[in-house]
Amino acid sequence: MAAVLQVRRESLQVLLWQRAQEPHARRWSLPGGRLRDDEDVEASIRRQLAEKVDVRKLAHVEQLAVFSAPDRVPGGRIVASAFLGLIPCDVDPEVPEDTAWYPVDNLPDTAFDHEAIVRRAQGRLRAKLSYTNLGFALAPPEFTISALRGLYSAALGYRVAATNLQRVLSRRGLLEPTGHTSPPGPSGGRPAALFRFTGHGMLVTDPFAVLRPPSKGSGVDVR
Amino acid sequence: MAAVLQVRRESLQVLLWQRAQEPHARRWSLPGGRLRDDEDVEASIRRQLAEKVDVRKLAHVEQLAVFSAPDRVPGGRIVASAFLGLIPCDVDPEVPEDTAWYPVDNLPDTAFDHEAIVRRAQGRLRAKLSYTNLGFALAPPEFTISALRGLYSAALGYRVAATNLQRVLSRRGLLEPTGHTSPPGPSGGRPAALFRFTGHGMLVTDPFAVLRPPSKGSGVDVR
DNA sequence: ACAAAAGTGTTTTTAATACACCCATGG
DNA sequence: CCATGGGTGTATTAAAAACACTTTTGT
Repeated sequence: MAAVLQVRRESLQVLLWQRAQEPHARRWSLPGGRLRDDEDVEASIRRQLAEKVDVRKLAHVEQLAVFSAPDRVPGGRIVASAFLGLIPCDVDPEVPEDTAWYPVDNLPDTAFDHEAIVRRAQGRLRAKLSYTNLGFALAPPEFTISALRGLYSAALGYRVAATNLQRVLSRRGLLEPTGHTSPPGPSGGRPAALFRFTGHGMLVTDPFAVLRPPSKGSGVDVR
Repeated sequence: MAAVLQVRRESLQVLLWQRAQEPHARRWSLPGGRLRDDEDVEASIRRQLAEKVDVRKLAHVEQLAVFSAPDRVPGGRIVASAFLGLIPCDVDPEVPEDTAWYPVDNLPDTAFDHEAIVRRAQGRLRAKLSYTNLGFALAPPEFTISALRGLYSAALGYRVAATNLQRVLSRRGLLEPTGHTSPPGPSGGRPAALFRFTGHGMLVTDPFAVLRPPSKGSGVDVR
């Protein structure tokens, strides 16, 4: 079970497919499937997703939690390992007929406990945008600061100031200018500088919100 | 599979039991067992743990991650859902013969991938001590600030200043004085005031390390 | 009185948000 | 030349770390 998220048309959306069979026929569910004996859960979810989207487009995949209530699926208990997947906003992967993107804030009738899984994915993304470099997984290879602001705003659900976003990410060394610029729109304006993320692969940049270790002293000893 | 942690004698320790049978006989492993059809994974781990410790002593239990590498256990793949459990430092639960507490920084020869699970548990605890009220799960019902400092220091692995700890937790409304005091030790000193945590049950107190929503404006609208 | 531990008041540091203003381009 | 975004510089705010100093006890 994976909640694959992407910022599309200014809103955070999730990839759902419509069930054909009972139980919960015609309701929308997260892509997933059974685990094989020769793969771990992450390999499995990547294999399942390969049927829906080009998995090379997935910029980030991580575990969320196990959902295991005995009655979560009617007729025999199924344990689901839930994942979060992220796709950069510049790609529009081909998806099969029976799948569609839905805004996470306006979900259709969902199957089983899949709405809870989407909420979990959304919460995880929100949190990690604050203390990791996970923005790289939402953004295209090159972007303007205001485009990045749009991505963060959509994912976080509140307006982010472009100037502060740039400074926070720059201070952490996550952003670097490409040297290129983007031409202004039809109504004019100064051309925007293009940036890229300095690294791919998730990195925790702000591990201790508080109770940070003392700055003086070697820091190796305890107590 | 659960890493049950407790601060014992100034160090963060984990409860391990020594395997009698092959594979990995005589190596130390985390308590756990098979999931039944009528329970979810948390109910299951609590049932498994009941065989080792009085589960009423567990102040907090949470999921860590699924460990599912096909070869993690020799002879047939076993998927493990790993948990973190916390026991307040004032209780010394009875444990069976074949189990023992070990400092997480000085583990014995461990079975399977259990060392990785302990590392994960340690990391999770460290992180959550910073941005949640999880300290309540390590502390006794009443404690002095310096006792609490000892707990945080042991769990975090670096020295925490008592005065700053008190101020951080107080500002967040997590601490309240009980009105009682603790008598000083044999060498004298001012008697220490006793405190308690205001709430039990985990609470996130510092959700946005950075990129916090704008303080002005209602905060409900996007972009 | 003095040592020891607890607790308070104050300063310093850090890192974010807020805001005013300057810049570059298209019409 | 002015409207429209982009970008920079500076002030403000917030919260934690660091440290000096006072308080309360036992011996």
